[in-house]
Amino acid sequence: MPELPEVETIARGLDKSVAGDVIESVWIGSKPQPLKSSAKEIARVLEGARINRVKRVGKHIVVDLAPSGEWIVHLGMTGQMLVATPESDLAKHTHLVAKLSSGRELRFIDPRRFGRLSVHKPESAFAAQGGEPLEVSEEEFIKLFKGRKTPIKSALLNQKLLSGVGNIYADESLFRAGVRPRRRASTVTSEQLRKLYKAMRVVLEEAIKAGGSSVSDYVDADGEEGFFQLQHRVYMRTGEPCFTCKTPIKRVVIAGRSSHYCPHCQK
DNA sequence: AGGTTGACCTGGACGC
DNA sequence: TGCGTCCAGGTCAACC
Repeated sequence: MPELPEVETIARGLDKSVAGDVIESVWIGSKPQPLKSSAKEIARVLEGARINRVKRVGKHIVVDLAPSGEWIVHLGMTGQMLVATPESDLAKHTHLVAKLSSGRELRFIDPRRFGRLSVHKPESAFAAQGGEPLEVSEEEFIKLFKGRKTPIKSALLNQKLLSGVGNIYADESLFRAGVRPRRRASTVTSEQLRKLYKAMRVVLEEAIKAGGSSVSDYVDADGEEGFFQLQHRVYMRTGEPCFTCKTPIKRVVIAGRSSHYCPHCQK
């Protein structure tokens, strides 16, 4: 599922291949749409616009348009943004196709329809979002969890605190920091939080290097899979031996999300 | 007000 | 084979 490293990989790929291109026309599917803005509004903003740049904010892909405007894509769980040739088959669950002046197409595909598309004025979209996990300082990071009764895992997933960490990278960061996911955030010592801060940065950076984790439907803008799933130490390894101590990995549900941890290595 | 839960979705895995 | 059931999880509304 697309979290920060996957979205970063896709945004970089899109920026490389479509920056400078112009959207000539837009087709939007007729089924109940994963849209936040109306189809009309999206088409109005996209058609005729030049793509300045594609970047990532939290788990969102932001397409900077000229003369003005932003097209924001959230991939949900199963969303894909693909650059394709017009003759390649249209995948089932394709919700939007943008024809580019270079002759290629930018396609948004999302089987589960948890994704969301919207258009905004420049720089207006992300007021309520938390900080970027790879940009906040250690002090800011530690402050986020002060006095919170919620499990540390839930706090990591809260996009208003930090935007970009999802279920995979929360579990992997907590394992590397040696902290159990159910620990209340306020009871995690500052020493452990410092460890968690470093672990989160290492995990996210390694995952970006590996092109993300391909579980479920994730592929990058060119349709290529990532490799970080091969480096997961706890995520989806329920019952398998911990790589460090051989204790079977446990799965528990926290805030409705499955959470994986080693009962021996994580306290 | 902060924390928690369920609904939204489809496809794939599994049991009988 | 086919049917039913469960599970995956990001986000948001509704609830406590």
